[in-house]
Order: sequence, then structure tokens, then C-alpha cells
Amino acid sequence: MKEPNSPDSPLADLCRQRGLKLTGQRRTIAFVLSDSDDHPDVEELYRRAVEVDPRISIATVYRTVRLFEENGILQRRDFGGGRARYEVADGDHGDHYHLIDADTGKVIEFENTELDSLLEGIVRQMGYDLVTTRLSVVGRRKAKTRTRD
Amino acid sequence: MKEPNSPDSPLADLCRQRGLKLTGQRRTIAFVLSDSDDHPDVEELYRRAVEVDPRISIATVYRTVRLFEENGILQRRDFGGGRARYEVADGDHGDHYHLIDADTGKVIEFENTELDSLLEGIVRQMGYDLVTTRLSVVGRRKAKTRTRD
DNA sequence: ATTGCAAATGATAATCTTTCTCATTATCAC
DNA sequence: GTGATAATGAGAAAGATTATCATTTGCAAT
Ligand SMILES: [Mn+2]
Ligand SMILES: [Mn+2]
Ligand SMILES: [Zn+2]
Ligand SMILES: [Zn+2]
Repeated sequence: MKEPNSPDSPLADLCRQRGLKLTGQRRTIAFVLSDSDDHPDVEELYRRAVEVDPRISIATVYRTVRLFEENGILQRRDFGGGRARYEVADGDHGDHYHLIDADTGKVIEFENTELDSLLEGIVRQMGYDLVTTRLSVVGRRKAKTRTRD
Repeated sequence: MKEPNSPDSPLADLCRQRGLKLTGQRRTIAFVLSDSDDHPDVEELYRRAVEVDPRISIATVYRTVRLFEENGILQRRDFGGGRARYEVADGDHGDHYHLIDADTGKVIEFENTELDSLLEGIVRQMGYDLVTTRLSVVGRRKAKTRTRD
């Protein structure tokens, strides 16, 4: 039987670069993650992975996101819904923050270098080196025009 | 049997002001919270409450912190340890942020008005009103002097 | 002070997310 | 290809929080 030899996803390559064993399941999950530009939780990743390869278990998804996070491939996020959410570390965009729409739950990303350096400076002034910034703001869309009753 | 008529804690008064029924358990939990200046989780609150009044259950502590949070009396915090932590809203100090020592887990509070207004401005510029800021930074203490091996 | 009723409590079961266990399977260096 | 080793699948287990329900309690009206 011939292998189609389809090119691996960027994350699968990263996986190999880190010396991690590249199993079929990891290849699938890496592909799904490379293909995502949102912030899926494990349940959602599992759904997407099963569509690519049905012989995958949710236990492996849990294991894989943990492995990828420990190896700097993924970033874990907490938007307060009780389940961890993930996104690719160093995708096309670098470090960024998240604004969550209070009414819809929609996640909007933003960057701000002034915020970066302000936080860095505050922490330094307190005698610490900044390791991690965990920041998300919840906002409600401003009504630009008053809606009539 | 005469009641000592001990004065209620600030939080118990707040509880009454909000029209919440002031049970013995709530009085105890309110006292414990008023007496705390750290960020205890429910398990820890339960331990402290039991020392004041042993006839209290952890279910009631869970219920009460939720009630207090819904009524703006408590603020829930997430420092990433898997359990929610609580502190009095509008204690002697107003809104503040948290720096967590990466090595010891110690929580250090800080305020910064520049940070307040920068976040407010960023969110406004994106067309939203700021509802909640969820921010904690993890830092590692800077070694001021090199320790010899 | 007593009564009555709605609300709160205690004990424990259930839920939800994540991790662990262990027998089976697959990867990859040789 | 073979073998050592690591990964997987299925389900149990863990840990935090919420739900259930019979019993108790606060408190407002009498
Ligand atoms: Mn989801
Ligand atoms: Mn604790
Ligand atoms: Zn993001
Ligand atoms: Zn605090």
C-alpha cells in the first residue's frame, strides 16, 4: 500500500523538531490545531479531530494538548467557562490579549505594546521578573445609537 | 440563656443591608471573611468557619460564597490552582491586581491607575465598555546578588 | 411569645472537567 | 523486519462544584 505522503502540518513539523514521537493521533491533532484560528476547548478539538480520523479518543486529546503545552507548542487559556481553551503559540500573530464580549462570549484578540511594557515595568519595580501575564477583559458593546423602545 | 449580643461583622451588616436572611452560618462565614486579609479558597474558609462554629457544612460555605459573590459582597479570583479563591469586595483597598510568586505561590497585591486607564481606553477604542478585568501576573523574584555555589 | 411558612441547611449524590490505570497497539532506532 | 519503548483506548478515579431532599431555622405577622 502506498502512502499518499501528504505534507505534515506546521505543528506536526514542530512536534518532530522537538523530538516528540509523531503518532497518527498527534498528526491529526496537530493538523486540526494548525487549521484552527479560534480558541477551542478539548471537547471541541476532539470533535474536529474525529472528523479527520475517527479512531481517536478524547483521552489522547487531553494528553496531547498537555504535551504540546509543556513543549511550548500550545498555549492554554482560561476564559472562565470552566474548561481550558487552547491556541497555537506563536501563530502568525505573537503575544496578544483577549477581550470577551459579555453578551455573546465572542473572543476578540488585541495587541498593545504599551500594555506589554507597562506590565513589565510594574513587575520589575516590585522586584520580580515577569514570567506570565494572565489577562482577559470582559466588555459590553457600546450602543452607538439609542434604539427606540 | 442570655445572648451576648456581640456586634455583627462588617460583612454581616452588608448581608442584612442587601435583604439577605442572616442565618447563624452566614454570620459565621461573614465574620471569617471580614477577619481575613488574604485569598482563601472554599476549603480554607470552611476550616476557619468550623473553628468559630462547628455546626457548619462545606455545602453551606459553597452556597454562601456564591450568594455573596452574586450580591457584590465577595470577589471570586482565579489564580490557576484549580479552585476558586475569594476576597472581600471593596475592603479597605479598592480594585487591585495580583502578582503571584512563581516559586512560592505567594500572592502580592498592587494597584496602578495607569494600568486602570490604559485598559479602559483600549477597550473603549475597540467599541466596548469595560465590564471586568481579569489580570494576574506571575513573576520570579530577581536575584539581586549572585549566590555562590 | 407563638405560629407558620418560605428559605436555608446538612448530608450526600450527581455533575463536570481532567488525570490515571492498565492491557493492547504502534513508533522508530537498529 | 524485530524489539524495546512509548502511546493509545476505554473506563475508572480524582477533584471541585452544584443539585437533591428531608429537616431545621429565621423572621414576619399575629
Ligand atoms: Mn467550545
Ligand atoms: Mn488554600
Ligand atoms: Zn488568542
Ligand atoms: Zn486581592
